[in-house]
Amino acid sequence: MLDIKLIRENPDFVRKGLAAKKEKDRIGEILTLDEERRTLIFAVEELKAKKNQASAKIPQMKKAGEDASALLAEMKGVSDEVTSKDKRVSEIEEAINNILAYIPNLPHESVPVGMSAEENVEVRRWLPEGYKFEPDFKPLDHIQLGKKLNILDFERGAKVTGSGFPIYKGKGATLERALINFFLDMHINEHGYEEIFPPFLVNRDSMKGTGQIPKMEEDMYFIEKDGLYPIPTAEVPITNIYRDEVLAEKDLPVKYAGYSACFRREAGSYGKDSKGFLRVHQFNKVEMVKFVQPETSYDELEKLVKNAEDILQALQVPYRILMLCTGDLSFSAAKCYDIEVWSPAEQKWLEASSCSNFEGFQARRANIKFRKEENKKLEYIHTLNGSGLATSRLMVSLLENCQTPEGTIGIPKPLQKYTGFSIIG
RNA sequence: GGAGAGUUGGCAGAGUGGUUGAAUGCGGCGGUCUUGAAAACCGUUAAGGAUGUAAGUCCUUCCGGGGUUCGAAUCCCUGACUCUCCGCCA
Repeated sequence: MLDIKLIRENPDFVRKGLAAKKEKDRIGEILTLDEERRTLIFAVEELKAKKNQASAKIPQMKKAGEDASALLAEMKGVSDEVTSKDKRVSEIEEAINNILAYIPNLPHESVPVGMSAEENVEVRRWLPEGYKFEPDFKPLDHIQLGKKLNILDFERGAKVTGSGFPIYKGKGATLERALINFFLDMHINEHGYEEIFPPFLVNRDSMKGTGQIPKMEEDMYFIEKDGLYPIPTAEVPITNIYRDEVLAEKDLPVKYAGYSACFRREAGSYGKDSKGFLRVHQFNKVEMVKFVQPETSYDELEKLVKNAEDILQALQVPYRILMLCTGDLSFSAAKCYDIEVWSPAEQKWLEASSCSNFEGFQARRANIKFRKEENKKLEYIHTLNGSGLATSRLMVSLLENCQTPEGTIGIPKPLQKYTGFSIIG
């Protein structure tokens, strides 16, 4: 949610930011409604003041034995007017909020302006020593490997549930579990995060708080009977931990890391990169979430990306970091880095992590504040989050990169104590 | 699933129709005292909104929504959540 005051006072600045995000301009509409709202509030508050004065006077008159019936009758009329004007005010406010709820965050000034993913900027890349993008032998892709080694079963997953619900089997299941534990241990023991195991279903307020709803509603699963949403990422429950709360500045930054299964309908994206793990409806992810002071949020974003990179380096997985351009930024993000891992079989980069600074956008939606030490005032907090990491696409890269010419998989050293084996096949 | 109790300020807790934004205690902040600290004492202590350069003035808010009334923390309806007992259950 953007700050209505910012829109009121700096409409052109807001327009410019939204245009860079390819957003249609509804600022004029908001300004008109906002003007109407304030006029109305001025009138209704005058009436309410009158009413309050009468409410104080009536018992006095009664005590003094005077006749208050004329005043009573007058107030009846005032009351009715207040009711109808109040109703109109809340209608206008609802209209404003309805528009505001669909308006995305403004991009940070450091974000390159661009129309689409084509214009994202590669910031850096990291490759294991002596890494070759084209291996000496013809690599099998992750689906072939999964089948050959009997560790992944996409077909039966589709039978049991539907397409995009993979089954991990035997050492594949163990590897998946090992990855999750490895990620969590690293964030907790080395990066200073506190572990959270969140609920996998959340209510509507939580989905609104982090910005998935209303705009991305179509991409969310929904359990109608209970009004609950299976989470698309642990970002939702973890960020909403502090919804409608005030944190103490001395406790910041608050850093949480948590595993969750993630559920996404991926509506409208059928047929696009949909084979195997490339696009699934359920996957596993460890998410890092931070609550920080506004002044520090961009430093914290850089650290967040490094925390994710540490994992890939430990696993010797080739990756690159992209700074998303304005046109590719997600709804709530002010700035975002994607981390993409290399798939030798696909011969392309696959998104495995997304690290974003939301500034106060989610905090305003979710009403998360902190109290400044300095002047004891309340201020909206800045929230950030990043995958560290999602296993599915990483699994593609990992299996393909760790395969031997014989078609077996060598488990990276740091993972072995989690898997209990060093080779699959 | 059945029956009952509850939800008030940072916390604890009073308050059942009339200047109650709300007693009291604790905590927080400022001060007096003290070499310093503690204790004691005094004062202070919400958020959001409208308006204004500002000081200020006004409005709203006692879990959410609706209603009764000139007037609601207080009465009625409804929803959410919490707790207790019973049933079921990994």
